Amino acid sequence: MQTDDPRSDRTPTLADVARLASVSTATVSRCLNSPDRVIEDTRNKVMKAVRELGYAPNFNARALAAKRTNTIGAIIPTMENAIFARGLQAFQEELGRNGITMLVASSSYQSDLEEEQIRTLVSRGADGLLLIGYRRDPRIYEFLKRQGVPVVIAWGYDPKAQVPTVGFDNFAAMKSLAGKVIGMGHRRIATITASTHDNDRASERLAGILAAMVEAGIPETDLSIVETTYGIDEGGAALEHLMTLPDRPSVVMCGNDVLAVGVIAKAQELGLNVPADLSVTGFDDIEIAKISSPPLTTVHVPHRRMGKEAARLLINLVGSDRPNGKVLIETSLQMRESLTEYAD
Amino acid sequence: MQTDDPRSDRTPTLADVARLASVSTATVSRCLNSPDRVIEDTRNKVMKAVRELGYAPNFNARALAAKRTNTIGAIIPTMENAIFARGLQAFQEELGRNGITMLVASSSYQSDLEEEQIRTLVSRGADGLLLIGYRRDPRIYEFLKRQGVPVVIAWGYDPKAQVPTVGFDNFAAMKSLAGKVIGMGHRRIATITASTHDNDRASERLAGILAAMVEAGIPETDLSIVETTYGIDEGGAALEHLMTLPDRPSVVMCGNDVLAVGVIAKAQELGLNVPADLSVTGFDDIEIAKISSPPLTTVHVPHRRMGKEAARLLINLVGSDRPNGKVLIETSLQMRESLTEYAD
DNA sequence: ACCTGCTATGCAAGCGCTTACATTGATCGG
DNA sequence: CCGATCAATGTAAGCGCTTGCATAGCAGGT
Repeated sequence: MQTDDPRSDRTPTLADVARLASVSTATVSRCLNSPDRVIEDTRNKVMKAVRELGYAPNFNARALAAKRTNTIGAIIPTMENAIFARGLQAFQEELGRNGITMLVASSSYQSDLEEEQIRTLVSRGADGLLLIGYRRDPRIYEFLKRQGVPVVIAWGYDPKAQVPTVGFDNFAAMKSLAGKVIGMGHRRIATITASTHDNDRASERLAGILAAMVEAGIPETDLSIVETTYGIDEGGAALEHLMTLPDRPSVVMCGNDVLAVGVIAKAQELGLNVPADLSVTGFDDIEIAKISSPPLTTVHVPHRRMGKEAARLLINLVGSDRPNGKVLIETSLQMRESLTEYAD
Repeated sequence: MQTDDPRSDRTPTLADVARLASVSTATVSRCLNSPDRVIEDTRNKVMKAVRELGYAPNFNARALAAKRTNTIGAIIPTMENAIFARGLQAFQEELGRNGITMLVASSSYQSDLEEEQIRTLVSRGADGLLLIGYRRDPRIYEFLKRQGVPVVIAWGYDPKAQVPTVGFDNFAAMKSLAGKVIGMGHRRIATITASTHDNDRASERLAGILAAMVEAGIPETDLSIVETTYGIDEGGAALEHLMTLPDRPSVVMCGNDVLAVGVIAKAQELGLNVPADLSVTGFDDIEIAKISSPPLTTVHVPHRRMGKEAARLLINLVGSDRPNGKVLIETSLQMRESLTEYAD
């Protein structure tokens, strides 16, 4: 024996609300989406029914019918450390101000996983996507173009790339820091970096160091390079390795602040004084850079501004078919005590 | 003039694939969802068509028709610091192993925002939800029950609560640490905590300190309490305030490691030696606790294990209508150099 | 040769919404 | 007082899938 009692355990639908308010489903829908297209009396009646039933619209049905979701997706390499947190927060805030929801996924720095996440987010109906760094299989960009999903790239900047971008020049920033390091007399330089294989930020930062060395007449081969994954402990381990080398570095330039902080901790553990025995630099200027002891010399990246700009660009891109848009974010050197003049 | 060319710019649908493979949409659907229910020849034909068209299923349509999403949602108070990152990562990994996607939202420690996020995730069809802490408007639990969406609470543990939980005893953990602090001779104790209003973890930790004091015969009123928001700088600011007090504390027990690290940095800035002039403790044992200098005495929480157990419980709950399930995670004291005997 | 019991596939009815279009009834100028 | 205009609402056709049920074809037992 079936019952049509709307108070059954089935979760209420638009039709239930419509029935209870004695209007059509179209009217209920309009009440919810464009209230001003419905006269006040009716609206009140409908809203009462909504409350009475505890009705909540089914997002999937809505997305299916309306072909947009007011949702944009963001895929970041990791949530485990703070590198992306602040920028993403700002990104989300700006989206929120525009009534858009953010969906995050993290790819663990694996490009195949990232590709999967992209497909997932697209098939979930994301109206747009935020991705980190521009280097990825061109088929992905084609796929996104086919699907009509706009993308914005952040954290990197390739003037040649044909994709909307809000980022900074990793190469120039690191080159500038390296120039400073060299200017302070350091010659035995080491770097600890993330895998440069499919991480454009890492490889450009590395290239920046090399460029500064070449400019100063130091042979490229003098740079000791350790590739590892981002993480405090990984930074420490990398330093231990460097310290077994015949020609110990006087400075370690790290690919990011997380590694750098790990290096400082490990150096102290090994009885080295930072910066007297070993200078250390980072990249990003996240919170721990300031509170590390000694405080970390690093490249300051205005993450919040970047996140906000990225959101704006993406919002403009959705709907419009403007082909492009590029914002270059300026970075700056943040000199603190972890880097000092080289004293022989 | 319309065209039926499937290579039009419209993104391909199941029907396009079916047409190209000369089968019905039902068969295509089966190929994708239960390949073994379709004979190999047909399957190959279909898969070829899928590739040829670059077909990707529409998640919303699928969710609408199938009434499940293989998605679970997690709402955490913040992504800005590392407190939840590790646990969430483990949670996600375990879900991934079971073919389930995680959706995250962050509530910025605001219960109204959290409520909104809950509704959002539910209306998006999340099959289950992970929430942090148990204290919230009972209407929310009712709503979730009505919608038939199972919930697991993590990071907190209320033996009386009727909700599935995977958490630890914040009260007991902090009481134990406070007992240790008192045992080391400290009497002028201060605490810096998150707002205890609708944060059960914070208020239980605070209660733990008070209980230990009472047990040791120290009047509760001797505890200086500063409420602030979680953040490194906020910790520092809170310490500055404490230091203006007539009776300066000999130890600051912080509600979490982030605050504690901020306190240590600020103390050093103020010319205080930690721990000689001021002892500091944290809570969580996240990465920075270990690399802070001095390293931080704190409560170790096995976040990864908690995340994994939470995922398992949630997976079991989805589908089954088992009413409950509770896992208590054990914490331990992690003694490091930031806490030392009180020397008058 | 016929029936039974499979298995592989097709048919078609929704899932819960949005929205183009149709309908209705009021308002108003002439 | 009539038709044009317009605002408010209703009608119903999808959106792109899944899935219960119907069908067809085939192997094997009798």
